[in-house]
Amino acid sequence: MVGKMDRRQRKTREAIFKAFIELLSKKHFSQITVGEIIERADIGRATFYAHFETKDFLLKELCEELFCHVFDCIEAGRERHRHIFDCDAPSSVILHLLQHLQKNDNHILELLACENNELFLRYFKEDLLRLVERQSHLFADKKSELVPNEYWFNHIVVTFVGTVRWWVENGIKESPETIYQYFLAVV
Amino acid sequence: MVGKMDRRQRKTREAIFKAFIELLSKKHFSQITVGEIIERADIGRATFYAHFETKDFLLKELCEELFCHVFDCIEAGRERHRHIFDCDAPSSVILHLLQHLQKNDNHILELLACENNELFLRYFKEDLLRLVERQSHLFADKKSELVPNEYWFNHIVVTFVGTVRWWVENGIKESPETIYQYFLAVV
DNA sequence: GCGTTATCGAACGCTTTGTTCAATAATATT
DNA sequence: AATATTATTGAACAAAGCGTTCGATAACGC
Repeated sequence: MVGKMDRRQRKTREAIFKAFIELLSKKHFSQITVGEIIERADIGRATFYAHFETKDFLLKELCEELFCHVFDCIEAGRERHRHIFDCDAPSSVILHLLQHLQKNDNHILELLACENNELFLRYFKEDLLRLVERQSHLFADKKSELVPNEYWFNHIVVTFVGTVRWWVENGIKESPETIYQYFLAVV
Repeated sequence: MVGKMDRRQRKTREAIFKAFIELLSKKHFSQITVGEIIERADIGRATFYAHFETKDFLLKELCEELFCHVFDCIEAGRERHRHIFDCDAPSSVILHLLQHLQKNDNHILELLACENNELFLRYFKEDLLRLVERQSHLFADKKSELVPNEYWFNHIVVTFVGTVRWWVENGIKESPETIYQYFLAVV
């Protein structure tokens, strides 16, 4: 879809995203104005509204772009690795995800770091929950039989997000492997 | 502090809180206007700003009022019960809290239920984290030695909040005792 | 009853929003 | 290379919300 776009459209779209991400790493979503975005992106006001209906839709589309990319990588990676490494342990997914996050390709960590996280987390959790449900066999456990399935999935996701958030808020001092150990220890 | 207030002040303050809670159960915090609040509370515009500097401070004070009350009850309850029941198990705190929530004295559940929860949860987690830290001996566990203390506390809090949220979002069908069992099973 | 204090309500300036439109520039098509 | 299409621009616009001001009025505590 993006590939079929006019070059101008792609340029402005990326300029908007870039400006938006920079602003998000500085202040909370709710106090970013469209005026600031277009000034930093150096585009006209009408152009912004030609791309995004509102600021909320901008956030939504940004999340979709970022998270979809990461999760697609993860799943594609699993496909690729399946025949090379033994990746059927949960580590394949979780550790992989942590490593992706640490590389911070798409500034996701920056975004989770500050006060903005609330809105991101909602979208992030949605994708993660889908992932966990799809890979549910990896998270089977003796515990998981004591509680309903949906509660169990929710708990995995909540724990992971809580872990990442803790990691980020403490300055990402630990390695992904260490964090993964913590995650395993409590799950 | 509240007791020393002019009767008029108390009346308007409560009217504002009431109107605000009603609105919060209908729409997201960010799209509630001061105009709506004062219209529903049936007070003058200047009066609102005589009480609260901004809408954000209103939320903050509301949270303080609600959560402080609940957490104070819990801790006071612990004091009271200590000599009657054996309340040194974590159940005293967690189960108690769940029961408090289910009674929904102060509409906390309503508020956690809808889309508004993000902001509430931040304040809620702060109080809960304090509680867990103060009662840390109740949550000692073999697991807790494998991970740093701060991570462990964070995990308890995150799990609890995640549990409550799941409970609420699924319609509060289970009893506090059942939810407490789930919580124990995963922690 | 008297001094104090909260509320009222209307008005104000200011910021932000989202839209419109004609002019202009970049792109795709043939 | 010429043409048709489409995106961007910049200015202007109404509408809505914010937070403040102030004199008048009413309720309050003592």
